[in-house]
Amino acid sequence: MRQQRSAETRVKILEAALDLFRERGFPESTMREIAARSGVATGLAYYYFASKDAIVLEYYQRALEDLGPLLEPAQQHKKLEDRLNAILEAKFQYFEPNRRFLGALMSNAADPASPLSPFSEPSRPIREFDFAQFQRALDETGVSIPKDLAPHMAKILWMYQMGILLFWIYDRSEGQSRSRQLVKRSLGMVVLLLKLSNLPLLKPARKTVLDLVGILEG
Amino acid sequence: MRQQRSAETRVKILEAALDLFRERGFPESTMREIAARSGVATGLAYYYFASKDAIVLEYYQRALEDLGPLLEPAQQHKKLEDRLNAILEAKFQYFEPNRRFLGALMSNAADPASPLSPFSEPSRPIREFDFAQFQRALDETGVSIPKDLAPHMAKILWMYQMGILLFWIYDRSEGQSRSRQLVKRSLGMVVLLLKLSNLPLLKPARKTVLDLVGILEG
DNA sequence: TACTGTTTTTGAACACGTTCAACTGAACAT
DNA sequence: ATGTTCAGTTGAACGTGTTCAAAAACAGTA
Repeated sequence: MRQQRSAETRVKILEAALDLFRERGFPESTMREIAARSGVATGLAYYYFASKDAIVLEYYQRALEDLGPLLEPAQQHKKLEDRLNAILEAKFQYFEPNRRFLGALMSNAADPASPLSPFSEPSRPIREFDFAQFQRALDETGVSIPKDLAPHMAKILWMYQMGILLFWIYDRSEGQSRSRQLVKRSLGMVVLLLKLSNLPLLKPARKTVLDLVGILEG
Repeated sequence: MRQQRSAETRVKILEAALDLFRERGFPESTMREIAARSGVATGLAYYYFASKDAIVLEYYQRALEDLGPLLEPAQQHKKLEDRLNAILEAKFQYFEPNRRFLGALMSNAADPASPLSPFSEPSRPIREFDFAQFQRALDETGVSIPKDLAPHMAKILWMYQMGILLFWIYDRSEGQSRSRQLVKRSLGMVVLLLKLSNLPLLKPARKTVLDLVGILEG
């Protein structure tokens, strides 16, 4: 009974926060307002969430879980390009109502020491959950990938996705049409490169890319 | 005389700030401390600088100006690859003492609406000042660039540089050796691609890249 | 010198994210 | 029933970046 009530309070705060973020934007929403709208004291928000940022992080985590089933139709396409396109489109649509405040997740995106960064240790579970979608797309479409590249390919696609999402978040064009164009133009290239990478002639190039990935990961 | 004193106060505050940033780091330094160390009241720092961030931005601006002459030796190399390498190396060395707090400039790097972002309107002069170095390197090394690509090439190299600097800023390896490795491995590839781009066979690929650049710029 | 207008300087005040010592009350033990 | 415990909850307080009305210093003019 105790846990029940506690869990309810938690989501009450979470949802009040997300409502406010959607209405006013992330920086414009204060913790005091969030608490007030949830009918609790300011401090209680901090009992349930480590920080204001952590609320967004938790939203993002839950969102990815929700997204699992929603991506099922996307994962039915036979061609890798179509799958990736469908995955990206599904994410665009799912996140659209909250696009504005998702930028909060990118505030310190580049700093791997910041807990909010997609590359940080705390967000590892979320990240790996997301990897799995791309791994599955690669496995099930049966594209042939050189042995040396194979273990890193899902990660590379994930990075590509993060770049696209980053652009999408700050995309001011009507209906984020520019992001769609970006996907249209770049996705073909990514898949083409992946196919070309099988050519024996390109082994040295592959080696270079692998070295780069190695350095970037540390 | 009035202006003289005023200008002196300004640099007094700027230097006290930079000292503190170097000693304690950017987030750990408070505006009150900066003012105290400069021997002025808290509010005065805001008379001269719009915000705490703006102090870093001003430092970066002045730094790029200082850097002009320092890049002269780098701009003597005959081969493009050597020049770019020397330019990057010079920046590494120049910024090294302040590497830690330059991350403040990247806090909202991705958001073009944030004044601090390298892509923002307020930082346009700084950015274009920086472009010029790359344009010069391209011009003076006489690499042949396809007509359609030529107007964008300096910008593309600048973006490459920003990526490298971003990595360098957060590079925790001893003496930022990993950043050096990254340059070593990636620079050759960049220059190779630039040379390959002249092949008539690759005209469609070039078209795609140009489309991408167009979309990214808006 | 005294008056006027402008630039510089002050420090208190504001709103924010966050912390914390104290309080409440339901669950359980005696 | 009474006492004990502790997750849940409170709101004042802290330190921060930033703003602002007022004071002070200055330059020019009479």
